[in-house]
Amino acid sequence: MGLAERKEREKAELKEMILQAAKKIMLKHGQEGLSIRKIANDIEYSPATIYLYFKDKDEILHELMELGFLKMNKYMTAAFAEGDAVQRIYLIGEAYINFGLENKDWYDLMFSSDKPMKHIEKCREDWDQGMMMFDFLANTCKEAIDRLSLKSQDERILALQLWSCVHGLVMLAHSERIEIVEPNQKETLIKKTLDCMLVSIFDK
Amino acid sequence: MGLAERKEREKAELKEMILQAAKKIMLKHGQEGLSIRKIANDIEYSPATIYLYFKDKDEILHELMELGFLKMNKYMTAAFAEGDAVQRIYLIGEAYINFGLENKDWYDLMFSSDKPMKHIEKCREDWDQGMMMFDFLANTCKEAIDRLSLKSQDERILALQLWSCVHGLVMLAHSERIEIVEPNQKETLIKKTLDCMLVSIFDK
DNA sequence: TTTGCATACTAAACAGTGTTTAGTATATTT
DNA sequence: AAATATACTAAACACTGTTTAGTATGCAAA
Repeated sequence: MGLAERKEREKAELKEMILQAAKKIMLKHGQEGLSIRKIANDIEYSPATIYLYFKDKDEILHELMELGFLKMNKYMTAAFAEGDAVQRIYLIGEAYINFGLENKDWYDLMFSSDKPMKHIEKCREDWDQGMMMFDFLANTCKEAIDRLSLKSQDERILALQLWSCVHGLVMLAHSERIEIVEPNQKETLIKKTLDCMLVSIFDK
Repeated sequence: MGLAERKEREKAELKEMILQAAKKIMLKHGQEGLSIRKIANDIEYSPATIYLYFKDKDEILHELMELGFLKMNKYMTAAFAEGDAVQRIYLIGEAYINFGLENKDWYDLMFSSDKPMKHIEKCREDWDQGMMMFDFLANTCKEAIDRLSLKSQDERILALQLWSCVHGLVMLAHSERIEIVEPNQKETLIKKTLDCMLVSIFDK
């Protein structure tokens, strides 16, 4: 019965080819420049073939999004290993911002675009990996609240506060709005601002 | 010489018609659903005519963006009138978030989409109204820093910190990512988080 | 009044987009 | 060998922004 298995493997291989082509095109031409027809052209199949492997474009974007989380995890390794909760929050913040700044297209897919999320709606799946990330942050916040006996009781509110701060910073950087604060100082501004955020919460 | 004037007035009127149609369509079908052809259809002219009044679609989005700032100013009236700097920051924060939550499409145009900004690049204009808003916030921050003698010396960093916080919160709400913290609690979560943000900075 | 010209506008085309349908080869099973 | 299932695609549909070439209309000078 090796035949059915071979067929299945070949199906999986073409699916993977589509995904790899999509990734390549997105990294070269951005999320806006990614089209079904470009993918089809790249893998030398017709556009209609893509739809035998993916329901629609949103599903492709959703699978790319999941690859993005794998990439982000690599930025987080130092943070995951840190024992001290407060120090861990600092490391998470830095890693999050570094990832966001260095991987605009991945970041937008994971945290900004609503297209991969539309696929979730259609399929009633969850935003698994994002949820895991948030829970990890919230747990770290709980540790920090206990250790520093902070006024803030709710660790999920504190986690949302931290997330909003860094998300806002990354988004302003991406959309070039940060340039108006001080031109050509993006990197420095972001580092300073992140520091102020964390200090104002933990280092009073 | 009333003729030339009448002609000019008629040109301005059609330009305004285009803009009003664009606004109407954007509010009904969102920014994604706004197309040159829909505008043309609405005002009963051909799509090509639009290009006699606007360079491209980005210029239309840019002019809509400026209308958005007028709308936002209405939310800010109470904040503008407030005498106390710290209280003013609280009011600005609330107004900003209310505007953002109640006017997703306007907000995206003003603070997230890069399309109206592309027009700025092409024309070497500035992001005037956004800049004015930021300066107003920064000036208020300077007052607050002086009055509370806060550690934070740089009012523009503090302003960026505040802006990032509320911008991040609004963007997470728009992209439904906030749902994962606690489903169907969006409004409450945002209010609580905004409060924590401001308290952690000013009320230590 | 007639000619000439600028203005205002548009039909149609170009080059894209996501997606669907109907049909064709190829390979497997009966 | 015939029937069937699989894998794939050409072509179409309904859109998108934008450009080009051409057509009326109205005004001004001859």
